[in-house]
Amino acid sequence: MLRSHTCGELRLSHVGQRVALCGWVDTYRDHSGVLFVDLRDRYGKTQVVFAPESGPETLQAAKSLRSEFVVRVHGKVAPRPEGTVNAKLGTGEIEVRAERLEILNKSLNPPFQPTGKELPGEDLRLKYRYVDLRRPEMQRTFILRHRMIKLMRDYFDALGFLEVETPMLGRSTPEGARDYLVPSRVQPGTFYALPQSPQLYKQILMVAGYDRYLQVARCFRDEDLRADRQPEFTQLDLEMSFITADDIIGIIDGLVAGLARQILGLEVPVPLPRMTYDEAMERFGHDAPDLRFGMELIDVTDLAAQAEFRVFRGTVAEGGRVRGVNAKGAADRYSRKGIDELTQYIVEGFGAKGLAWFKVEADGRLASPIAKNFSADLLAKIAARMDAAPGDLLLLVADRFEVTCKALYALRKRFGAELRLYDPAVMNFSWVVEFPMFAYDPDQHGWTAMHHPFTAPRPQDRELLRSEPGKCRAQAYDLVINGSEAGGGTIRIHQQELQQEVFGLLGIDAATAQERFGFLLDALQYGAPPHGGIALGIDRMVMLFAGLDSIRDCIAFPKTQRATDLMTGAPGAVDSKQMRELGIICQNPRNRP
RNA sequence: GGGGGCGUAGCUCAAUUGGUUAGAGUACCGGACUGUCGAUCCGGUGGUUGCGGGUUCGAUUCCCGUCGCCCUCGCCA
Repeated sequence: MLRSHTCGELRLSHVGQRVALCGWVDTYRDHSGVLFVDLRDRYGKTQVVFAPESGPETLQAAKSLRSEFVVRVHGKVAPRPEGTVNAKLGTGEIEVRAERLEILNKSLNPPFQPTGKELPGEDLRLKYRYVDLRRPEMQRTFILRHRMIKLMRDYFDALGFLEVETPMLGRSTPEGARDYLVPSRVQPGTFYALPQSPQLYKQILMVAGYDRYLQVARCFRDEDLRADRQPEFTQLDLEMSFITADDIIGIIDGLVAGLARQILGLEVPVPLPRMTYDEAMERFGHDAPDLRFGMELIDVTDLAAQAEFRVFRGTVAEGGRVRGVNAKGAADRYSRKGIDELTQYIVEGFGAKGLAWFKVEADGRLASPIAKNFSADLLAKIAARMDAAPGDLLLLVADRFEVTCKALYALRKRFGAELRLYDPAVMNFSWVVEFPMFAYDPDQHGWTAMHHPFTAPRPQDRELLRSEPGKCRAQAYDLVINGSEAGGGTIRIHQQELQQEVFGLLGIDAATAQERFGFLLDALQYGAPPHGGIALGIDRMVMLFAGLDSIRDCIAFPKTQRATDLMTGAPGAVDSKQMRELGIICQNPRNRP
């Protein structure tokens, strides 16, 4: 070892010891006769003093030090002189009097200071990721990430789970997200696909009798990126046999409570609250509601039907809904122009036809350009239904149910942030359960799986599969943290006949099913136990637990929104030789042989 | 694929209605300084205003195109 201690370790109790420290030059303060260097590693900072007693050679060498040089210092731990203690540093009561200095490596002047007060643009941070990752905030995040994953592994290990690795090179299944493809050299013209999740493998492991499976699994989906979405991400993937949905939920409750206690010091009461999908859509307009604040959606369809207002009546007559939110005390926060902006936001972003609004005046009456279309009695009823108080801003959307959900969910989310309706330090955990089995796809005139095609319906909904698939509910459950989907799982179909039936509903004929999922259908006929599981998005959970706004800040080497790596330049062109070996001809001129 | 924001010194930003030599802080370089810790003081280097085109007597500013980064809709079984 080149060092005897780390830069965050030394205390008054070490005074008098000869030590060797290694680290990066954080800052240096040259007073000509005496020179201070703050030496940094991921454990902390220690002040090293170069003085005449260090010897002329060492002092001279110290003057050549610059930002981010990597050095090794031998010296003696000394208490700091009175009045020079630095309370901001863990090591602030001592300093190391340098006796020898070795420059292990020089550094170019870094493009930005890892401990500077100004955070540079994200593209620069990504290009020089090794400098960015030196920042204490980043190091704290990755220590947190490590601890969370360790706690997860320990928790499931104690419950008897086995960690089993599944292949990265699998076969493409056109359902779901777009696959990342890997050409096969040995089988020219064929492709592997990187896993979107280990879904089928873990079900096979259940058939194989590994009744408690776990994996920290890398997953790949070739879809557009977002602040909380990366093309490759990590799931805590697990599966169990001989269990019910309640068992899975209960085990994850225990995990979440443990993480909250040990990572955040929060006591989270379990069982976590559960809400059905239908309730979530009614009350919040979304299947991952943010329960850190109220402002629930309020239905006024019955009242709207009585108004003279043609937009409302027409919508109701066509089977639509009129719903809204009450932005408490926000009447003054949003001018006419501000409301126009909100209107544009939901019209252009979510296909709403418009936004009706009322400001609640001091006498409790509703003021609005459209108020003349409502009787006083009706306005009073709307005010009462929406719990209106002077100074409130009532916003209403009249449209198809789905559109009111999207638009009002977006408005509620905006108000939550803009009006600071929640404490950023608060963490809220809940479950959304009983998702529909299927969603209707008007483009393809057929049903698509809401979760995935291996999801089991609720036993009591078995008959609905034939009669009314749209009303059939799944044994599915999503973990929601602060309005973010943190994970989801289902009880799987373990009987071949039922699986065939569901494939049939999804428009996957027997031959196609056999071609793509034959191995699973086969396996289901060789003693498949009842089973189910869940996958938690580790990156997202770390992001939420660390209070970060971007998933990129908790992934060591993330991709940009255009799915490139600014440090390595990936993806890049390849040799024509490589292409020939793979039997691939590229249409893009960047890669013509 | 659509909508929006941003792009000026190594970095973070400013620059009046389109008008003089594009500024500041910081970093960097040189000098001074024996107790600093975001050291201080003095001096200095540093610019294809992302790129290309257009309008104009004159463009960082206006217009068009393009590239990059970010947010978002679609997409994400």
